[in-house]
Amino acid sequence: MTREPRFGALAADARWQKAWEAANSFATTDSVDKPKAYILEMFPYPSGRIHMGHVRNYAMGDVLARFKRMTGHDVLHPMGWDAFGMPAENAAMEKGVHPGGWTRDNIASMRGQLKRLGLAIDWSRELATCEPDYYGQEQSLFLDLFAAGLVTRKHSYVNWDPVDMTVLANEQVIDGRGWRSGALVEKKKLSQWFLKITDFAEELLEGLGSLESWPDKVRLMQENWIGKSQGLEFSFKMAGGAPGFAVFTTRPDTLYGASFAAISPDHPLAERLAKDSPELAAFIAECRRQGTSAEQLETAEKLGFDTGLAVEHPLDPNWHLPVWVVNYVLMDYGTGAIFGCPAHDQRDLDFAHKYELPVHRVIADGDETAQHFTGDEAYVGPGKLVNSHFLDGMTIDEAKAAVITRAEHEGWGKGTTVWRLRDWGVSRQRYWGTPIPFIHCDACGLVPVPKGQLPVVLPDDADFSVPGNPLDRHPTWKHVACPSCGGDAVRETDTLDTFVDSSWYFLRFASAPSDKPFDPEVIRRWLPVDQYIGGIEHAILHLLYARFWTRALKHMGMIDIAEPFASLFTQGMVTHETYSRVQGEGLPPLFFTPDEIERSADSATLAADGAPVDIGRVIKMSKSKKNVVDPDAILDQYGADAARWFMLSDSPPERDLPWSEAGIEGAWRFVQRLWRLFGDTENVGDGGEDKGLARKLHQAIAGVAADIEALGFNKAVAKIHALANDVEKAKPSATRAEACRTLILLVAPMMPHLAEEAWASLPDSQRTTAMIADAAWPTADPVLLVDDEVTIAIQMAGKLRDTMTLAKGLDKDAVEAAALARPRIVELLAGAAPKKVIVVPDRLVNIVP
RNA sequence: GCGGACGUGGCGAAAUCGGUAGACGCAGCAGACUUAAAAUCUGCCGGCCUAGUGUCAUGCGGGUUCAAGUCCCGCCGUCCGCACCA
Repeated sequence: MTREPRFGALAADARWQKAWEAANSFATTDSVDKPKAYILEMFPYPSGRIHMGHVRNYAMGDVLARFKRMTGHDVLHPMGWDAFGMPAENAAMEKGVHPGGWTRDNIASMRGQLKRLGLAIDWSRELATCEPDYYGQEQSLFLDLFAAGLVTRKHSYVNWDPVDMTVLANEQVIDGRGWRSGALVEKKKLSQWFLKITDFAEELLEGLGSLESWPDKVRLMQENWIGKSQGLEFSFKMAGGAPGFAVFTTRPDTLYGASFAAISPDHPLAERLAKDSPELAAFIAECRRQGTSAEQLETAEKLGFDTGLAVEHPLDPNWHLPVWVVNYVLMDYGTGAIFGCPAHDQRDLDFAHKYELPVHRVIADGDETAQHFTGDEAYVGPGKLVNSHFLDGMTIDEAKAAVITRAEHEGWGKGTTVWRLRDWGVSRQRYWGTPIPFIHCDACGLVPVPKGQLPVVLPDDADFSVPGNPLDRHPTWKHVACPSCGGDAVRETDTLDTFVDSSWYFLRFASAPSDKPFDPEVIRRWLPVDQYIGGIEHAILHLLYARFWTRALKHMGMIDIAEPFASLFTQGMVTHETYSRVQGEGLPPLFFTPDEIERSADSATLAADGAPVDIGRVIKMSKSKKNVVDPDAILDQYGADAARWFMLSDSPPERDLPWSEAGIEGAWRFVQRLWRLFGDTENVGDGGEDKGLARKLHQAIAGVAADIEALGFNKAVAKIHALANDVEKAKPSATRAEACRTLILLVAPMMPHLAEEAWASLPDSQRTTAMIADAAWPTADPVLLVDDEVTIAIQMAGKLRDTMTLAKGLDKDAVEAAALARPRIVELLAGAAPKKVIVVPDRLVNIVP
């Protein structure tokens, strides 16, 4: 093959992508003598086009997958599509297309884009969650969960959009209005399907401790989300002794500081009382209208309604506390009721001040023991109990224990754990999702669809012309015979939350039999995922749901592992500066795309009119700010390797990566520089060795490998750059030619097309395999990893004064003597004997004069 | 409010265990090659001064240590998560 002076990236990309496909290079080998490596990046939603975030995510996973192949692993590196969800239905409503057609078209074009990146993916395992062979197996698993008692139906309040006639997730409610319709969202009580994730709260919390290769940040976020609180649950009796209601507190020690009892506006007692009290009903309605956004809560006033009822204090039946309905008590945490202790809880104090309720101090830190607590700030610090009868003098912890013991002994309460985590509501009143496989029969009640009748397939002929759930108003789909009695019955028309689809796809990638969700034997070989890579935005929901699902399957005996992802990496976003111009008073600024701009070193102008634009902050690429760079255009111009290289360069992978035109050009120049260097693989000069270069080469082999293993791609890139600099500067020698050849292997995980092209131009005698995709990572010679000479710093009083080069491994006395003999040191000491000399072998000498 | 992370040149960063701060890249400057441009190559590239193997410098102020970007305490700033969670 004649060698082109410049690397033709586009032709090479296409050539090698075809060659890998023809050779089926990235299929798993299922060879038992190789260690397995399951490398997975979070699968994409098929929105239509890939964006730079995808390029970065998949470039990272790909480097790891290719590196693992080179180091002798059997690698599973699959790709699929998180294909159900609202955007497809919105497209159907807006453009009149079918969600399925829209989604499958998007998958086809995004698959083409991803293939252009040259990813080492086993495409034979591709799956899309919107296909019946996937969601049918999901329905089967859902029935298994139901049989195991992990699925329930509950009435619960949901955000209801009265215009679109659908339930909205909390994130879809903006300032109390539906994000699409703009209609005021109502709280509506609906019967919904739930997965009992709370059954696993303790396990999911405990399990975080075993996830040593997860970022601490993610573990902490999950820990807070699960939110374990320990305390006392007890029942108030109504004054007079009638049964009252239960409350939960984490501060049973402050019970003698109580001055009222409070229940949530959604509490059954409040609802019952409201039937006879229009004023209370109006108050409750007002509370439900209250917004839940951060700013609204910040400024929201504590509001209450005095029911006129009273309860007995559990430690003193003659002490009666008024019962209020208050807006800051949530029905879905604890028992939906509290006792108010104003002196030691800020919210209760605000409330007590507003409604002039007593404020008793029961915790004192020092002399402040007066019963009447003053000031606007509740005391929540440490201290001893005061004004609290049998608790006086105890620490907070002692008093908590004492109250719980007494409550349990006297039978009016018990120590309890309460979780912030709620059961997972999975019902969606939507078409484009997995149908929930149940049938409602008037005679038999709720009947699971028999597994033999799965999958319950979505009808193709749904109508999207009006809002609401197309499944519910479909003329025939929901009408079926009851599997139990054969009578007329209707299908469940809710579909599953798409987070269910992504809770087990990593199992299906490993094993996808047609007659069951997966084969446990195959799962045993491949799971857990060795390295999972994705965005931090999934830190809680997706990653918690997938952990729950995995534990549920283990609980049911279907798999052996408890945790799906052994190691997790959350990569940063791809960002870009923004370009805008003020349009005038009260108008939002006008944004421009990067291709409309001419950018110089310190300013930017609009190409169309040559006038300057404002350069804004470097932020996440988003359509609204128009700071998006299209991967296709970059691939057309620079090829896959330059794009991949840039994605891996400079910024640590967990941090945001600022995209810049100059940056991608720098990557492109380096691709060409390597190409020229790879033309020197036969140039041995006089055939001699270059000991210094050999050291640098072998240190790079080991260093780059360690960096890739640790996902420090920016550091691996820097080491390759440094080696390339050294090789370029070195005189031709056998070592230099070897270094050029080895460099091809070192860049192969990151720039696979360039590497293949260079590999192909080597003579057969210099290649171990036909394609570099099958080649092994070079071996670093341990002898060459250590230098035989070291540069030792000489400090005086901690300041660098001199350096010297000595043989490695000299003992302390020799190093000290050498340092003290240096002319500069002799001069600086001026004859005085040093007070102290510290020697760190092979590193430095610090002389204290 | 609670919890967490981060703060190093013009920019992205490195410094893995407390041991020579700024590797590597981007931008910039000077030069070579060229009719010219591109490409390529060489050198410089934190501040200050008396120009030295001088001095100051890792957000600010303290501390520990022979030695601190790294450890401790207190501030300031930025970003992220959660949030009337009893």
